[in-house]
Amino acid sequence: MELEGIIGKIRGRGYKATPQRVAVLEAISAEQHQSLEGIRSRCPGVGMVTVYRTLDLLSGLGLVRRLDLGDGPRYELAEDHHHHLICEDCGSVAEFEQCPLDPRQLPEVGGDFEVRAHSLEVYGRCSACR
Amino acid sequence: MELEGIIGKIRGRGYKATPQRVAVLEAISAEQHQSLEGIRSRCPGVGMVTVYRTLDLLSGLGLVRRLDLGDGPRYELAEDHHHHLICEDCGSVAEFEQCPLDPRQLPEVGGDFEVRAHSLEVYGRCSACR
DNA sequence: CCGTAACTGAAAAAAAATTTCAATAAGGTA
DNA sequence: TACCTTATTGAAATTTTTTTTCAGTTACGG
Ligand SMILES: [Mn+2]
Ligand SMILES: [Mn+2]
Ligand SMILES: [Zn+2]
Ligand SMILES: [Zn+2]
Repeated sequence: MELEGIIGKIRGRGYKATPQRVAVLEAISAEQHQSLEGIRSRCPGVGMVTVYRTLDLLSGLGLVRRLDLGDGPRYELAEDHHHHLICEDCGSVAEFEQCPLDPRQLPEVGGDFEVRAHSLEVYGRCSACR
Repeated sequence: MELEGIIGKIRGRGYKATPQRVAVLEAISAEQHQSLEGIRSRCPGVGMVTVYRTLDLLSGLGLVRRLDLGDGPRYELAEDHHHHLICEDCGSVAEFEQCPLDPRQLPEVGGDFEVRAHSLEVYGRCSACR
């Protein structure tokens, strides 16, 4: 989704599309999986508190996803369902779309648990580090 | 693995099996997926710094695993490969052994990435919260 | 425009993690 | 067993990260 669409969703939910929020959104959309520091440095005019609050807001709206891959939180635009390849040597994060889960097994492992979502991270060494 | 085995591994790697380390280990083995606070309250005589350092040591040795499921780090004894069912309502964490990954697809999604491990978390609602 | 509720950000506070360093003690050696 | 060496501990200080407060500002519907 392009930025305009996301901004529309913010307004549609009754929140204001302030310049600070748009700036944070632009910072996030510049690169997936950024740390807070990375995002902050991309919108230097926005106060730290506002960055925190905007990340909370956008996460709550489901427009941004917070990732806990170790080494502190990272953020990404919540686009299509995908998973991550994480290099244990250099820390780089790559994405892949193909979901290697067997859809027949998922409800089965759940039992009486109602499955709503999942996240899968694959760890190893990237081609550059090999 | 029982505690004695783990303690043996600590010694085997050249580290001392101090009472503090054993106390932290006992605290962790009392319950999977505890927060730092939970672990600390189970070994009140051990200083905070030592708890942090012991968790680092045991994680580095692969005897304990740190989990980032949101809401701060949690720790578990690194037993057999398993995954987690996380209730979005009450926050409870359950385990399941059966790995629903299709083993044929995993190397494929990697491409020239060398896959070494993976982690899978399933989110939803537990039976109690339904 | 105007009014108002939502929003911002500086400052302070709280929470979480790390560093420092003098004192202690585990475990090997004789 | 007694001793020695080096790893380990923990109180205190420091740093880093996140949250709270609150007075001033602003987006935006009417
Ligand atoms: Mn991603
Ligand atoms: Mn577990
Ligand atoms: Zn790499
Ligand atoms: Zn539940």
